[in-house]
Amino acid sequence: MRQPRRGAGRLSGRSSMPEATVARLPLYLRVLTALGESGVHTVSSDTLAAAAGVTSAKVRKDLSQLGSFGTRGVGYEVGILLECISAELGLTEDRSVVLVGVGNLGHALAGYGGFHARGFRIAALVDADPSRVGERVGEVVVRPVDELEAVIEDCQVTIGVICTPAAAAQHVCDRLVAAGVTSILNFAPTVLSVPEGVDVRKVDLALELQILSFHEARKRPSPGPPAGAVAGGRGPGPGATVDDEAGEVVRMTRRVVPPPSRVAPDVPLPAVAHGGDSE
Amino acid sequence: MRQPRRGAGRLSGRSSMPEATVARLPLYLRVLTALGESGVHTVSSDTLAAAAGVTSAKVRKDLSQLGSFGTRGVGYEVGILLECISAELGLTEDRSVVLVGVGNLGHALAGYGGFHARGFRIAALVDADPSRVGERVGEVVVRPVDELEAVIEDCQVTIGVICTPAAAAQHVCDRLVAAGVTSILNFAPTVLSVPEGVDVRKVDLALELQILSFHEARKRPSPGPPAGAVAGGRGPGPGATVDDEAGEVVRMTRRVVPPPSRVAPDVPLPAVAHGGDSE
DNA sequence: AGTACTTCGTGAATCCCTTCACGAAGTCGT
DNA sequence: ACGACTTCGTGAAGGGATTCACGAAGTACT
Repeated sequence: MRQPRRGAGRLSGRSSMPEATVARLPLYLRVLTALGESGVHTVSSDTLAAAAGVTSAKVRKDLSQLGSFGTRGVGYEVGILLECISAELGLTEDRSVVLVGVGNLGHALAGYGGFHARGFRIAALVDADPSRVGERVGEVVVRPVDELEAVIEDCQVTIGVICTPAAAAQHVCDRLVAAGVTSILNFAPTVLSVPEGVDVRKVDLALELQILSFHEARKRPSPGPPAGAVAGGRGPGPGATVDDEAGEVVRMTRRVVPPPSRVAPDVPLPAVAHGGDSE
Repeated sequence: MRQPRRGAGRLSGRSSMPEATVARLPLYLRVLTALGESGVHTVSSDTLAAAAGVTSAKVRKDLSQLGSFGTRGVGYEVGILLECISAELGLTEDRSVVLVGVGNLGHALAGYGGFHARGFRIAALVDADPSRVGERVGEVVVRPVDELEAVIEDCQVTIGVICTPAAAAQHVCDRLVAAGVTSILNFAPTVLSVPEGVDVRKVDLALELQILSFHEARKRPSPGPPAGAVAGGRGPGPGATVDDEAGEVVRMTRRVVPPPSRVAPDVPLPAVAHGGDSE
């Protein structure tokens, strides 16, 4: 970028911004905020990278996407970066959010200070369960789901957070979209269908744990029985049918393995190609 | 493919399994479980793809990684796939998990049935706050953090979930790792440093919302204040007032961050789904 | 001024993942 | 049995993102 230096040249990457970069900007924002509060005014890509857990090359490329400008030989000014990133992420204007489903997770989210601190205002909490309506969580009162559309209209809500059971998620999603919401954060363990133009991000807790499980399995190659068992010939265990329990249970030929008894300190672990050092 | 055919031999992709594929396996698992419960015995890659919100090509490539075997002209047998995927993810043996920090989010997670249903056993809930110790959440009782190491040892815990405030996360992480945990799911909004061989996945709620905010900003090009003052109004974070940096402060506090001696993680975000339901 | 050193910005190479396209292998209907 | 049809498996092409490497541009110090 050949910006003539500091004059706050167009700070929007406008046209294209790599999705991967977008995903890291909030991270930088958090780190920079902390640095700023510590009284730091300047930071190098190396330092920032270390604090954010990424490589310095990534940091530089990401920041260059912002049409950003550091000072060679010195680094970046924390204050300026904060402004640029905030602007790029659209955090300079408050955004109203509506949260549907105030169960355990919904409560946790509603009480999570991180949202408000970053310019997200919870316009309303909504729940279908009458017994939960009226309850006060934080500074907001739970409202009946009937008012969903009205709230979205009144507060100019464009982001919806779904914390309902999986079964209700799609229906809620449809209502949100119909009412004008164009971005959805889905915590329900189900895939949502939305019309084009609507963004959906999902957070699946069990899914994350399963990914970890995969890597665990790679580290400690099942000490138990040999593999021949599973998927032996074509004839799968006739009883392979899942015995359910509550909507979604996978438990099948579960075999509990005897205590691996390995607590050995060694185990160099083959540095799993996965995370290596920075991925 | 490297392997010639592999109808039933070792079903583990063994050597290499694309990280992207690993991230989708739990998704397929969920969909397949639902299908199985509906009495479906066979699915085509098209059907499975539609249900999982991905493309059929992806499904086929992913499943072929398992050394899997569908029947051409027919599809895959649900039961067999369930077995294969479960085995691949290491879900055929129970895994013990310890959850540290039983605040709002911790409560939500502890009560989340999805874990237990998939073979994850919460060996213990731990909290530093004495007032929370003894409380019963679900079937588990909150124990003092002092017992962390003992629990990990006794229950062969290899996965830890951190739901503490950001400030305590690194310390907890260190203790977990020292005690033998090799996989960590971090909900605290901070970057954890871990030694090589330990996997960390992070889930940052505010971060997800900020990514959505970015896309929102692209959809509705800031109707508010013109480009004049970049981020005048609300600052990015608390106390991050950047304006007061009256020009001197030449103190080059370059070395801001403490010894970044260890490796830092950077896991890919949880899956995303933009726009159309099926990409 | 000049030399040494730091750090940004960025093309180029590389790696990983996705998408495409098509042959192979099986089923179904007559 | 045989042809039409379906669907898997998989090279190969295409895109993105990460990493590498190095020139450019600034500071620090003598």
